[in-house]
Amino acid sequence: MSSRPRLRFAPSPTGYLHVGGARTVLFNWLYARRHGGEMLLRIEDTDTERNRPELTDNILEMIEWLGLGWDGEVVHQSDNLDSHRAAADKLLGAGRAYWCDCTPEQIQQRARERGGPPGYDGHCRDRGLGPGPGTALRFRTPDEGTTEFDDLVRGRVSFENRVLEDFVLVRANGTPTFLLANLVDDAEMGITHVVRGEEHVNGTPKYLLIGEALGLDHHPTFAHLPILVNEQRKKLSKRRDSVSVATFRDEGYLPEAMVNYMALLGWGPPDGVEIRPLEEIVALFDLADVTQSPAFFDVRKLQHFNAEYIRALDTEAFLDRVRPFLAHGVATEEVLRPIAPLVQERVRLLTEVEPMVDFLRDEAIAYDDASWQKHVAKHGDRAAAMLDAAVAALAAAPWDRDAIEAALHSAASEAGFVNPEGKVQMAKAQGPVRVAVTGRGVGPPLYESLVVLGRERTLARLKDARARL
RNA sequence: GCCCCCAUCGUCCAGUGGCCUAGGACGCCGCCCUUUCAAGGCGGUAACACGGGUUCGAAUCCCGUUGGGGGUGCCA
Repeated sequence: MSSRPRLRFAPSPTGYLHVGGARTVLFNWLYARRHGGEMLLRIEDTDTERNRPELTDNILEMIEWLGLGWDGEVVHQSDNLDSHRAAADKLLGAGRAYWCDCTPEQIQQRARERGGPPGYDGHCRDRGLGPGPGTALRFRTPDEGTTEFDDLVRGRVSFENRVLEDFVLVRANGTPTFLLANLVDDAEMGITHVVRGEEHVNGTPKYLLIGEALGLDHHPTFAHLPILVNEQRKKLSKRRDSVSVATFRDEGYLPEAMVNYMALLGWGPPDGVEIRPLEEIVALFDLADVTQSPAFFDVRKLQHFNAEYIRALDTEAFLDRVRPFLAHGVATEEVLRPIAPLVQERVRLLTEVEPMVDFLRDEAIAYDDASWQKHVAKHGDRAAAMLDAAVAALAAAPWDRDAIEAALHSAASEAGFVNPEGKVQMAKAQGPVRVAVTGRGVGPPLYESLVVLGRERTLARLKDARARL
C-alpha cells in the first residue's frame, strides 16, 4: 500500500460528541498524521427520523476545540442518496436483494413461535414482492461459506455466513440504512482504513458482503478500537454517563490535556512517558499497538493530566485560558494576575480558579461554617488574641509580602501560638486570619493574598471576624 | 439463545518463552518540606482469573473452564 492512507470519522448527528467518539476521532487522526494520510469527516445522516441537524455543529465544534480538525469539506451522507439507491437497484437486479413487507412485530412473533433465535427469518426471500408502502429492501446473505477480514487491532476475524440474517438495505421510507450507505460512501471516497469502535465488528461481514455483491474493488484495512466503559464496565452511554466533550470543556478541562489522556486509552507509548506533546504521540502512534480490551475512562487521571497542563502554562497563557471562567471579567483578572502562578499550581480545573480568588475581588465575603469552626471558634481566646494582634501588627507594617509575613509572625507569637520549644506555630496561627479574610480554611498563600487585598480591607475583615467572637 | 471479542495492580498502560523476586502512571497510605491547600522529594500498598497441556523454561504459545463486554433494529 504505497498510496497515502485515507481515513474518515463518520458520526451520526443523533447525539453530542462524547468521549468515546472523541477517542475514535483521535485515533483516526493520529494514524492519518503518522502515515502522512488524511482524515475526512462524514456526517451519517440517513436516518431522517432520528437526526438532529443542530448536533452536527456540536460535533464539528468539539473536534475543532480538541485541536484535531479534518481534511477537506465535511461530507453529508444524505447528499449521496442517488448512489445509495443505485447500489440498491444493482443489488436487486442481481438477485442479491429482495423486498420484504414484514413488520418488526411479525418478525418477533414468528421468532417466538419458532422458539428459535430472534431476528429475521428470511420469510420474504422468495415471495417476489415489489416495492410498495411498508416494504423494505433486504440483502440476501449467503447460506454458506465464511466472511473474514484482518483487523489491525484484533487480527483475523471470521464469521459464518449462515448466522448473518437478511438485513435491511433500504427502509420502507426509501432511505438507505447505515449498512448500505456506509459501504457505498467509503468506497466512493476511497477510504483505505476503517477505524471505528468495537461495536462495529459484527457489522463488518455485512459491509464486506455488500461490497462483494456490488462488485466493488474496495478492500479497506479495518481497525476496531476497544470500547470505552464506565465504572460498571458497560459501554459508555450518552444517556447513562455524563461524557459529552462540551461538558468537559465547560468544566474547565484543557483540550490538549484531554487529547493526551485519551491517546492513552487503548494505547501507550513504548517508553512509558505519558504526558507529552501531541507531535510526539503522532510520531509514536500505531494502530497495531492498540490494546484489545475495553478501557475505563478515569476522570481522576484526566484531572491529574489537566492539572499538569495548567501548571505548564506560562502566566499569560494561563490568564487567557481562565478568562472565560472568571466572573466580573477585568475586575477578577486584576486581582488574579499578581498571584496567578500561585493559583495555577493549585487548581486541576479552570473552573476552580474563580472560587479561589473571588474573596480578593468581592466587597463582602461569606464565612464557611466548617472553616470558621475548625480554624477560629475552636481556638477560642487564642483566635481572638491572634485577630487583635494581627490588626495591630498589620496596621503598622509596610505593605509588602515579607513585612506582612513578619507582622503575622510576631502576632502569632504574641497570641500564644508557640510550641513547647518556643517555635511559632504559623500553621495554626494563620487559620483565624485566613478565615477572617477569605471566609475559608484553604486558599492561595496568605501573605501574597493580603498584598493584593490591601491594608484597609484586610484590617476591616479582621475586625469584622473579631467582632463575631 | 446465537454470533464476535476480551482477560497483568482498584484504574490506564509495559511486558511478546528465559532480562519478571512482573515495570511505569493515576489513585490510595506514610514520611519530608511547609503560612492553609497544592506542588515537590522519598518510601509503601497492590496484579499475571482458574485448570490442563507444549517446553529445559511460561504473564508470554495451545486447549478448556469461568468471568466480562459487544452485537443480534426498517439506530449507527
